[in-house]
Amino acid sequence: MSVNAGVQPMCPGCPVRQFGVYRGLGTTELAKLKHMEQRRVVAPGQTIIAEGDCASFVATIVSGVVKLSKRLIDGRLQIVGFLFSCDFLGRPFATESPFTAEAVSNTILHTYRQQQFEDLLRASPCLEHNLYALMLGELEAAQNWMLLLGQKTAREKVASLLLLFARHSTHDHHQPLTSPIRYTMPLSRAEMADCLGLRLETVSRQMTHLKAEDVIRLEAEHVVVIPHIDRLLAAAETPDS
Amino acid sequence: MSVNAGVQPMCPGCPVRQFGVYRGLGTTELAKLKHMEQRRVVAPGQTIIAEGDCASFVATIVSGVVKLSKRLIDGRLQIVGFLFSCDFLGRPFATESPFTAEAVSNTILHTYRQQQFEDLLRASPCLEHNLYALMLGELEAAQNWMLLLGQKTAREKVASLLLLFARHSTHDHHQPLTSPIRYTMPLSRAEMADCLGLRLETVSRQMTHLKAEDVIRLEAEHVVVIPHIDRLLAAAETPDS
DNA sequence: CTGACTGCGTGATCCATGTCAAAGAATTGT
DNA sequence: ACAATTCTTTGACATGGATCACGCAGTCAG
Repeated sequence: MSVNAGVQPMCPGCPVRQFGVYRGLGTTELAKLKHMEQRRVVAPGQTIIAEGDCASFVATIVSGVVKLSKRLIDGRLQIVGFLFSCDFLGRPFATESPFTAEAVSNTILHTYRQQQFEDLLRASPCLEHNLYALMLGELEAAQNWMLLLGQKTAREKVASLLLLFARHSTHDHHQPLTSPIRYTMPLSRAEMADCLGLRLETVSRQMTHLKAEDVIRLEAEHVVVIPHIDRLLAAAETPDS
Repeated sequence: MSVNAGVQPMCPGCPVRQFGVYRGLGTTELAKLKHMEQRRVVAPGQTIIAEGDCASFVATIVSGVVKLSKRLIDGRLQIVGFLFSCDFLGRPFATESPFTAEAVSNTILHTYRQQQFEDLLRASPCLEHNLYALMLGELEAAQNWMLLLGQKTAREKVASLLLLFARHSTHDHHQPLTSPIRYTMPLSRAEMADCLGLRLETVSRQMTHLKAEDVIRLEAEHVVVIPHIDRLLAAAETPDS
């Protein structure tokens, strides 16, 4: 709180305001955003926007985890990304949503009507720059995920996913992780399967193997402990992420 | 040529100048870019920039096809994207290249020193907007590709890839395709495998199947004919792309 | 407390794709 | 024209992960 004082008088106690799309904005721009803003709370499992829907709003994730997914015509589903606190949901200047966005855990959003947000975007190069930077991150994550989907084995995939959530459990998810780590893994086995291109039985078996080798421990349903981060890193065969 | 006259006096006969990152730029900005620009010709198989290299330049693809790839530490390779005419190569404000970029066919680039390009970007909201729009397209393509990698069968993957190149053989690759189509598929079997997460033997077999069912015909090495586009669309099980 | 439901684990089997091997085609250099 | 090389096709076989089937907790409604 005290670190925010002065920096962000608009919304004291709201940590998101200095990051993501808001980073470095002037007081006027922040005031405009604040004025346009609608707070929205979404329960786990609820759909925020569906694939093909008219894109009428955009949002910042204040807290919680959101999954983005796409389907083939016959129904096969692939999770194509996750959004965490400070991430941005929506595609300004696009007309329909290319994916379904669904809350994984209890999620709080700052939403903006897309039209209004686009107007502000046209007037604020800094805002557009932030959006660009966020997309750069998303694109890099997407490309890493393609490497995972195309090349990794089931074991490596599961380890990589556990690592991804371990990384996002810390505040700066770019700094190297130090073990032991304890965090909550909000996904069900089925959701893990949907984002790894595997079946849930396979995910379940790989989890059992990783437990047996003491790469991970499960303290409770959805509470993962990583005793030695290097063992998990090795299992994930990870090049960068 | 005549359609370009007046619109783009800087570089008559150079079709790229109205599209991609250049779209809608003012004469001053175009002049600055033109002044900074270095033309570069790259032969098939040559590396333009390697994964992890310091990002010292960015570029527009004038003509040709470029593949982007990433590796796991043990060497497994995945192609994570293709760039065609008017596409943009590079990540302004990033410090190192997250992928290897390699020419598939003979390729002509307009290159810019990254530093200089970033300076111009800071001064030109329109340029940044164009870059944002291009990344939006890349991100959507990446997400479609994740769907392919995670969910599609070998047959569907190969059909989808053939479709992607068919689409890019026309000038506006968003308009619906009308059969019959004849185009050149610049990738080798190994490259096709690298981007589909398959082995080249599997790709070869699927190609043989598609030929046998007359979904495609091979007029010559690398010259594909699609007699009925709907058969290929059906084989690709394609939701959007 | 009880039955229905949902999520998870695990065993048995199957099959799509990987792996290994070898033999054409096409391409290149001399 | 002829090796030498690279790319492609095809065959035989192996296997990782899918599929099917079932049992076991935990949770929730009545």
